[in-house]
Amino acid sequence: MSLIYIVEDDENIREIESIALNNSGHDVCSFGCGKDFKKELAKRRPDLILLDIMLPDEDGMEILKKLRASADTRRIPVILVTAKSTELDKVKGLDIGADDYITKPFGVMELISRVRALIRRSMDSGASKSLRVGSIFLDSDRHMVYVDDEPKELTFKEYELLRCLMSNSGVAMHRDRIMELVWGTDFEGESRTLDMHIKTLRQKLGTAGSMIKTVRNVGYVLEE
Amino acid sequence: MSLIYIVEDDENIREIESIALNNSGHDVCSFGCGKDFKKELAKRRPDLILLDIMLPDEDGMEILKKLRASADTRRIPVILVTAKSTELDKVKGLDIGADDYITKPFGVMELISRVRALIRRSMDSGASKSLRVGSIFLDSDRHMVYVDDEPKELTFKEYELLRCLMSNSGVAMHRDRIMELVWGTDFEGESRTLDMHIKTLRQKLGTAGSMIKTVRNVGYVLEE
DNA sequence: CCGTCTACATGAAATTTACACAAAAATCGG
DNA sequence: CCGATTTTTGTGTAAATTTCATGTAGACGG
Repeated sequence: MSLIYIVEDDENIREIESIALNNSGHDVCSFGCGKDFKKELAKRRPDLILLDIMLPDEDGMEILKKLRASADTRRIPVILVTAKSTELDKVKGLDIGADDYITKPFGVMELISRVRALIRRSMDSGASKSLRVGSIFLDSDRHMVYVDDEPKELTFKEYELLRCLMSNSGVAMHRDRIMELVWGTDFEGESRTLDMHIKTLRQKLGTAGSMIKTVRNVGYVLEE
Repeated sequence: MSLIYIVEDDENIREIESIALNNSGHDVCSFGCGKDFKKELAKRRPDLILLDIMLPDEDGMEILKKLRASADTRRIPVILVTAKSTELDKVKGLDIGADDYITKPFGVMELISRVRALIRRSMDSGASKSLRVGSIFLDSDRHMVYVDDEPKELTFKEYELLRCLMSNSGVAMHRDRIMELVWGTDFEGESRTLDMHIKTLRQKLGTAGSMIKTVRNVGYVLEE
């Protein structure tokens, strides 16, 4: 089913949360500090994060802020867990981008239902990892791309590049931004690599290739 | 925070919605009919629209269709509100381009959370710093300019120049200042470059081109 | 076969050049 | 002082020219 990461320093609470969520049909992975959590996050991204604010090594708010700052973790639903129940903290947490908020002590049923509600919400708000723009259809599960139901063989980078363009369809993406998203943050100097892949993409997509437009001095857009 | 427009003919529901959203930290502006709404929309564009389907003067679906047809309102998130709860209507609403759908009677908490989710989603999908001056609309995301919803093909410098003028509309910008902002600090001697681009801009903008006025011995202004 | 690089071609965009034009400012005859 | 005329100065426009981002082909390493 869905994977949930718990970040909570109190061992007892951690256990209660783990068991409760496990029983309601989720995979759970719990961490006692921010460091372990981050290490695991780099390997595998969960469907939801239950985040305690008070942690031994790092403030929960800080972790949340970082999660929201990075493109690949921005969309993961986060429930903040805290002992503080003042309205101020609630506002602050939601401002940073928590999706929900629960205060200790909390009932197990409340926890479960909030988790379930949030997962459901995030599922139908954009769980379809498949993308469609015009006649181009990208199936994340099968790692396949179709143009008018005709499968197209794309290499890894081509696929990643296309996905980058499709998930930002209509938006003029800056070259640097594309490089950052598809190749990784570190990239220096000039290179025709991106153009290269754009070219092959256009070719392989056939008629739909013309949907990739170059915006001079900026980068590329995908639009119908 | 964010501005929400409500279009709803039932006074009681309107009030409930207004208060609920106001309490959750939004600016709210509500309208009893489509006409008033449109008038206000021309002046100021909201961050989200809560749109009832059944209205005295115009069908909500029609309004939505028009919103999606116009470049500068296309990206405003819309939640459809309706008493009809049949699956058919739901599909129809989402087909036209509603971002979410809520059926009466609804819980206040549900409303608030849907609004919040949608606003956040639209926020991080692109903080569109779009500009509008008179009939000219500049969409930063798409790197596109529209005059009365008609797209205009501008080159990079033309675009930058127009943006410079638009973001200082009504202010007479000194030639040197424009050069500095659009071309960069280093620029020496006389040159017809700026005039050049002003000319092509005026041409390409068509009727709206006359909004760019020259201020002798100073520079240029953009004003309605 | 895939991804990246080098090197070069190409063409759109930016700039320069050259000149026409318009609006002030200066000049001048009355 | 006044109005007309010339001069000066700043801006508009077209065409020529240069620049530079992108397109493309082929080579090289994994």
